[in-house]
Amino acid sequence: MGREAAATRSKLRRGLWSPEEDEKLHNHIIRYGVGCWSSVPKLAGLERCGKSCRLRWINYLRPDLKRGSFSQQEEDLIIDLHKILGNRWSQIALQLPGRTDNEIKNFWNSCLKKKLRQRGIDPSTHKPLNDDAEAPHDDCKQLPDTDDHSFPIGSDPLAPHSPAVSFDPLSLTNVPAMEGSYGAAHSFRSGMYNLCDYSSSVVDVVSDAATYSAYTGGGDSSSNSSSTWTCGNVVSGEPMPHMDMFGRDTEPYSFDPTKYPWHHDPQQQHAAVRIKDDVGGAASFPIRSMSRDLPDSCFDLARGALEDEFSVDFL
DNA sequence: AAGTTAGACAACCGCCTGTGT
DNA sequence: TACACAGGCGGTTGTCTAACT
Repeated sequence: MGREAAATRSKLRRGLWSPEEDEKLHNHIIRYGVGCWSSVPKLAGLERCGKSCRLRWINYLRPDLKRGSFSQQEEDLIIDLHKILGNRWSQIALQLPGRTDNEIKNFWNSCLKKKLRQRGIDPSTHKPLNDDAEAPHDDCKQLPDTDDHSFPIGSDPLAPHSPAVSFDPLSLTNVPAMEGSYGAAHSFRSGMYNLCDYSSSVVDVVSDAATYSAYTGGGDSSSNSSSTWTCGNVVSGEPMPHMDMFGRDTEPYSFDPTKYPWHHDPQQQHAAVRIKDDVGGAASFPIRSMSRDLPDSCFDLARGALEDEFSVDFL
């Protein structure tokens, strides 16, 4: 049994997160950044294990999350990437801005598998269903029969005008910086479309021995999840005074639930929030969680709040 | 209206790897 | 080298809702 698992057997809370817990975690990370996850629960005043906090941040609270339903482009890209990478969800997620590995994995298991079967394609092998003579059925853990696992980005249907450069999906450092059709200049990701940049060009953090350094980018396999962009003194527990997550001077950040529509009702479930739609109208949606029931436009609120807060343009 | 089922999503579990001592 | 620890990952389970009977 793992340590964290053992910990969860004790008094630590489990199950769904409450809005209050979200607020605590959110405020803590905005103030101090992500350092040592195992210390986050204590510092944030949460009765959760560090792993649980990490997952919650990665899959739910991160400001760069896209949420909403998958577009046709994203769907096609996932299928193409799965054909190449198999069930390497974290690698696949690197190529989809604002999407988490968990989200993609769930989408694949609940939806895309079925769609492929309906098209007569084996989701494990990406071959026709009746063409299974020699196909392994290890649910796509195999890689192409080649020594180098490269594929041309130029062949990517989502980057039709990109130069055909070689990209090694198994390498975390071979990351060509490109502005593909999926590019997002200020998106918080790194990957083959130059989607994330926590690097020094974005983060300007005071560096000293007791302060976590800025994320240097490039080599973190979890760059979509828990990159250590920080702006606080986690060791002492003191926030860097008047410094936001981008290292710029600002007033101390506080969690404002009104900027996060999924927090409008403390009961969270069965709540409804009135949101603007894409054409300036408004509609009410029941809220169960941030990701359920809400169209992309809903998340523009949170995103917009962050843009206001940090003067960053999300695309 | 109540019970059942299926789908979607959130969260947990256990294993693996990297790092520091 | 061995060990402990933290973090990452993929698989799996749990929970909730909507649709259906």
